[in-house]
Amino acid sequence: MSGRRVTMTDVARRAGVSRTTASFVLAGRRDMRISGEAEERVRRAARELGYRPNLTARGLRTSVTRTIALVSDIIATTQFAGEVIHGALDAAGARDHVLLIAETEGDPNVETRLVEGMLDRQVDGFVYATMYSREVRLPAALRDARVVLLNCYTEEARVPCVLPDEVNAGRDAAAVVLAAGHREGIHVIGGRHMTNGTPEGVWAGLERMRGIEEVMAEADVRLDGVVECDWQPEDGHREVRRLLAAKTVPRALICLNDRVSLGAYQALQEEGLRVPDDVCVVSFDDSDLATWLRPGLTSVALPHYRLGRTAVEVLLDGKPDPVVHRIPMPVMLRASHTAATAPPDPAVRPGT
Amino acid sequence: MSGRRVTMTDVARRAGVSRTTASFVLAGRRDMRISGEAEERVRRAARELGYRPNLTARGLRTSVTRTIALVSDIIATTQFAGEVIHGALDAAGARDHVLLIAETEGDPNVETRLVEGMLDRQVDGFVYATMYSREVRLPAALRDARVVLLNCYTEEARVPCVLPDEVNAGRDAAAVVLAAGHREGIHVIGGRHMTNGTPEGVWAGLERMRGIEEVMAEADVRLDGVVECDWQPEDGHREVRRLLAAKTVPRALICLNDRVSLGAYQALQEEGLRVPDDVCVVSFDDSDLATWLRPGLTSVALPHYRLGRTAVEVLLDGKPDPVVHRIPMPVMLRASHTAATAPPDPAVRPGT
DNA sequence: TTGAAAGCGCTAACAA
DNA sequence: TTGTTAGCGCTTTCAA
Repeated sequence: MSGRRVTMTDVARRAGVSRTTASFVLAGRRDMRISGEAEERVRRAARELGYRPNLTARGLRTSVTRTIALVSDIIATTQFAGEVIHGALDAAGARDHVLLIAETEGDPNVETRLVEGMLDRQVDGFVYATMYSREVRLPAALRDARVVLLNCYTEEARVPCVLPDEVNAGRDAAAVVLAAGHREGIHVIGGRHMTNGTPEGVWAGLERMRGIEEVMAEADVRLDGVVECDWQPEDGHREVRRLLAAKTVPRALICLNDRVSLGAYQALQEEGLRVPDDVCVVSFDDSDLATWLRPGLTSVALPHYRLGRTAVEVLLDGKPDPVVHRIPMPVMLRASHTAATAPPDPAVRPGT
Repeated sequence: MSGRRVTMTDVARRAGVSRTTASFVLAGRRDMRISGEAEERVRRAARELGYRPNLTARGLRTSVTRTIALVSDIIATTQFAGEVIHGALDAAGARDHVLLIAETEGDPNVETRLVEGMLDRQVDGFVYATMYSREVRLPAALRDARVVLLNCYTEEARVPCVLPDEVNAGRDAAAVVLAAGHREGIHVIGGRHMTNGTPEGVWAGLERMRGIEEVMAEADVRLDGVVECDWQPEDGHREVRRLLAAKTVPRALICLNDRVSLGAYQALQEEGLRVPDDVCVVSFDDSDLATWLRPGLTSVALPHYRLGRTAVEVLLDGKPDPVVHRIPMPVMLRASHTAATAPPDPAVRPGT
């Protein structure tokens, strides 16, 4: 029906000029001087014909495809994915680029296969992302490619990376608890995630805890306990129950993510304890859960959207300036930390 | 460093044959008979040089790129995205294709721009997806393209679509309630989602309710009430509170999604009612929430992964047979519906 | 100011 | 059985 696409040759013919001339005006190059009249004819012809350049052909010629790849280990499960992709898409779209997605499932063979597939398609660059912040080894196939690391980092090479600012997130969470007036009975649930699977802890946990402990030390406040456990609802539930069973009634709980907080809510509720009147709860991630819980959960947000967007910006705008970009994690104040109207004491965190 | 990619010319030269011969053996074409010896030389050369075909060049020549596009209205927010993309990725990868993602945000202009961008890159086909099941108008730019609809449908053209089997989901949910022994005090929360924003209801609501009502009628059981409201936690909470305030203590709640169920749990808990002992709860979607709630929530799953995978399979394998593919929604039995061990009475739904 | 022509890496019709 | 050749649609050098 609509038949074959109109090519530049069609446009040139209709405008009565050579393909060269058409190419120059359509590319908007002003260096080779073309008569205003010819230019106008070409533009009109292109418009009338509905001409659109074939980017495959252009890519073959120039080896730029205006296509970038987002390869990540696991994309599914968590809501991480959605907003990261959203941010990446927005940044790519704003620069007239398009985004290829791939998921390696943590398998190096799959990874190699996928990366080579993208290379075969001449992508202009890669965002290499992980679901959970951690150190990575860059796959060999990516050695000579433009790459930005998202939510991970590497020591092997000087490749730019984009990470959430977890230390300050920890500082802010602690500051919220202090600003709510607590100086004792403060417990941390989740800790560094030092469990069987991750005996050294996970990066987010280590960083958040560092921030928390810094602020506590500065305020001369002692944590009453740090429970190391997995970060699922059942873990939060179990550990808080255990706390309560030991007659240790906490005044404030810093939970290392919203799922842990959910478990904590459940355990507190079972004992007839009320948030925030009896126990103050502060959390991390600011997932949907934080708004769904009753009362609303105060949580330091993982800035998924900005992470995705920034990674693509760094990739495409290519400012090599800072090698690691730390994206601030905004604290979302809701009702679970008591002093809902009081912002965290700015004096506690002078660094911002 | 590694310099330019090795091309087929390099391979041919090293194997001492023409580019044609190299092309034929590398493409695995056996119709033009090539000596086993030449073939072997070409293969060796390709292997030794680490040859990989440039898919951009091939695409220009053959106009097949082994690249498909997933364009959807909103990708972020819900966990829908993650699993759908995951399924699509798996199916595409298994067929050695790669996936381009785009998000229109419901804006037709954005949509046109994005679709044309993909067309300019010569994608082989489109999966056109929506976050919530509904009817759509296919954008004009997609008229001449290979398209599969995902989670939506259109009356205008005979384009294949992939949809969750919501009617049977409704049937199964109702069957679970009946199998748990309830014949009265059954309330539905959420209904057809007939609210200000969507006065006619939403597709999922209409279909689920049809299934529910069919089964109830067949069993000669009367629903005690259907509450029409939005499907957020606060709505479930408010409506169940209202129910309880009216001294209508329900025996069973069918909530139209897991978020509504969360709100219901909260309201029941506030009144000291226990799930499932006092009230049986059955839900839809089977999101993470369903596993996180205590007790675990019995929920009819939206088969996100299979939806995504099937859409790509239909697109790539191109069986035109059924125009609409209904993907079954498995019921995930947990603790909230009481008779945890009893599967829904198969006699109730003979159609499977 | 414009056009001819080469070539990006690949496929495929045709000739040898 | 293999090689020559002509493109796919575009950019860009060079000559006119």
